[in-house]
Amino acid sequence: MDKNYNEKEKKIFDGLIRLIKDGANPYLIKVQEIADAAGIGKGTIYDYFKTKEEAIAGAIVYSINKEIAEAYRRIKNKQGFRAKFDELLAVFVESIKNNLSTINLLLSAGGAQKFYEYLRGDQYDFTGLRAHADEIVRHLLQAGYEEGIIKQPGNRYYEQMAVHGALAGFACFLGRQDFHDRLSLDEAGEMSYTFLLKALN
Amino acid sequence: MDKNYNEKEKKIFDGLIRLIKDGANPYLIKVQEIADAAGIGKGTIYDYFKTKEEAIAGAIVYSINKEIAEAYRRIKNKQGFRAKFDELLAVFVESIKNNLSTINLLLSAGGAQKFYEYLRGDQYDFTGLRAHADEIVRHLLQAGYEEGIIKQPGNRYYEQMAVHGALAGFACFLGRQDFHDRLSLDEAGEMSYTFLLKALN
Amino acid sequence: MDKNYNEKEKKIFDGLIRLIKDGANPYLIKVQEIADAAGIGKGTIYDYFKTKEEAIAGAIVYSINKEIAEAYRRIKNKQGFRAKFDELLAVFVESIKNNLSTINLLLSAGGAQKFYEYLRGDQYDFTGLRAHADEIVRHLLQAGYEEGIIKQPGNRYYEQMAVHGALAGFACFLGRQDFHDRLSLDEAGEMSYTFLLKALN
Amino acid sequence: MDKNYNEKEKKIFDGLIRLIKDGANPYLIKVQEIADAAGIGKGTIYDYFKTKEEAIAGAIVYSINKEIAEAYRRIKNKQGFRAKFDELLAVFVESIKNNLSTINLLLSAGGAQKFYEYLRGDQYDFTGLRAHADEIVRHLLQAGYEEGIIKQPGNRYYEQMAVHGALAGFACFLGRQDFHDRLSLDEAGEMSYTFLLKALN
DNA sequence: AATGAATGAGGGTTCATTCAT
DNA sequence: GATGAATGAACCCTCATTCAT
Repeated sequence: MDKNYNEKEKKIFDGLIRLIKDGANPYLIKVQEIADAAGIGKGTIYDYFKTKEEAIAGAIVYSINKEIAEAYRRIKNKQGFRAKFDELLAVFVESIKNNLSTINLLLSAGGAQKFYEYLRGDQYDFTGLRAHADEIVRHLLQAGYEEGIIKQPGNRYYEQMAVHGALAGFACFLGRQDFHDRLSLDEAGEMSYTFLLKALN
Repeated sequence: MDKNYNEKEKKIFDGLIRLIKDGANPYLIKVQEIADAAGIGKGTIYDYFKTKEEAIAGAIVYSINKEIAEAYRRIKNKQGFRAKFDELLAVFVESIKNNLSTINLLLSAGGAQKFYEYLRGDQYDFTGLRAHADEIVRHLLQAGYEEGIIKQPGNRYYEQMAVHGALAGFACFLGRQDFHDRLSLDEAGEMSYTFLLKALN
Repeated sequence: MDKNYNEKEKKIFDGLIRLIKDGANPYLIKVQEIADAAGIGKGTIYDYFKTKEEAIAGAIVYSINKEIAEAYRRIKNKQGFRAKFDELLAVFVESIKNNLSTINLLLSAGGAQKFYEYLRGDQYDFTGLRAHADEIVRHLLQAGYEEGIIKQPGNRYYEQMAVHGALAGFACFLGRQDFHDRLSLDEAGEMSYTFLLKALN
Repeated sequence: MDKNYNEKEKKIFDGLIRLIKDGANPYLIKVQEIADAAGIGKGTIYDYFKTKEEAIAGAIVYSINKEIAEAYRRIKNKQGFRAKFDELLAVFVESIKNNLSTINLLLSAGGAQKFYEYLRGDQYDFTGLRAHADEIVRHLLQAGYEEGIIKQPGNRYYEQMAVHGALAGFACFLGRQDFHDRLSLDEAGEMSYTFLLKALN
């Protein structure tokens, strides 16, 4: 996956991702800023991408791919349903601090396109990406089945929605300063877990 | 609320909202397009707003206010917990087709700012707006209590998060074409409802 | 002379002259500023002048006319060559503080046009104005002849130039901050007078 | 001095000076005209100057520096007080045809700022320039002393003013069409010389 | 291959002028 | 007559893209 990208392209992507995670708006980024962030000349960008938009879109796809893979790796490394779910929440907490986050994708497939409309072009296919995100969810549920914590597989769509719902409830907490004053991160995570269990039993 | 805006400002707002709902990206809208959409001259915009960004930000706030109020009105008009929840889902379905949707706010308070970063300025206060959105949720839950469909009020934050989760699960369905092939809108709504009941009982 | 201008035109002129004397650059004055300074509506200006430039040019001519007349009056009121010359210097000192000054005209006929190029149009005739300025000079010289302070009339051009030269020398002093540190206003006036006498004897 | 300016800046300056000398009003010059006059692209100007005004102000300073230096060189090259003074008058005659002339500076230190108000900024220091202009005057007087044509150095300020006055008298002639009809250029120069000698003896 | 100087199309904003009231 | 809301032509400046080096 990474292998498709050469040295310079990665430099450009890494620079761009840093800019975006630091709060830069992809619609307002200048080519000069991309060049500076990548530590290369402005013209060089056009040796690897036809337009500025293509570079930005590429960087976003590259980043999401990396993040999804990393999230999957982290969750697989944890043992047990609860530990895996907690890790998923931890991924959330971390990525909410970045402006370019996997959450977009996990919550809704249209997230990335909403984030940067130039991703709507034909050259970008998110079905594979979405499949990976779904795989994480299934991996989590599988652990639940095996531990007998949740009921045997029923309606796949319902289960998918339940996980999304539990995560969204948690995300709602993260986004609201007024909730933080009354609720700790752990309490919010606990609620989210309760929520998921109830939904799946 | 509307009364704060005069004739021309409303023309500009209405034109802008139409543009955005038709798919225009707020970052890419041209002043000439705003003028054309409002049916006024380009210079007139600057008689009412200091910059293009201010006009766009104003239009978004104006629209969200209107939509929240309208959503509340619709839900209040329905009788019964289930009918009210179904109406909330209906609001979702309709607003997902627009690019400027109340969902942003209902799901996450930061939605509007994410949508258009110029809303981060000090002149924009979303706490009142968020309070309205919370009111809708509380109104819905109240109906549930009264009908005995859901347990007596427990943790307010948990309930809030549960409603968000149920809606997000439904939104997940709406955003995924592959789900549509296997699931009808009504089935997805049914799942979302099941989900909410389980979470609140 | 004043009689050619009606009530509103005078308001506009007076406002404009105030603006310019306060340091406004005639090329950068906005119509709105003219209207505000005159205490009238923006559109009203166009009932009396075809363009902004015409109003400004008119105001400058109006002002110079008034100033020349006033200068002449003041100098005539003084008795004796020296007193009249001192009064001329005093007019200078006062008008140097204004940005729209008779000096321009006294020193060089092209001064006004240099100051505001729109005065070059055919509708502006400065020969009458220049005649007035020349009259002041001749009035001054006449007093000198009568008092026997300067020689009987010789070459009219030479005398004219001599007065201009004496005034310019004084103006040079006024314009240089470094001279002010070493020379008082009275000393500079004295030099200018010495200069004139030598040139005319 | 010239060395501070690079290739492109000089192109821009030279184009601007040509425009102004051809009668263009610095307040009315368009960026496109500057670009065309310099034979470069419009955007290039902004690689070397932050604003249009900065470019114009820079060109004026650059030009005055060059003209003062050139005038000094010409006058030094002439031998004898009278020849030097005649050369100074010749410089005048030539520069009066240009709209951007050293006269402004020789006559009054505030000339340049009056000509273009953006020269009032802190980044422009005319004291050096004025010193150069003063040097020309002192060089001229020195020749007069040595030849015994004028008295030994007396009051420095008076002498300075006398030269300015003599030049101003001549300038008065140059600016008045009605004088030209009765007086030749040579006669006017002769008067100016007489004038200076009388003032300095 | 890499650069960054140069370009000019494009767009935000200003402001002189008009005209309905 | 007087106004000022409305207009859009005009213009400064930005910045994506090119291309000579």
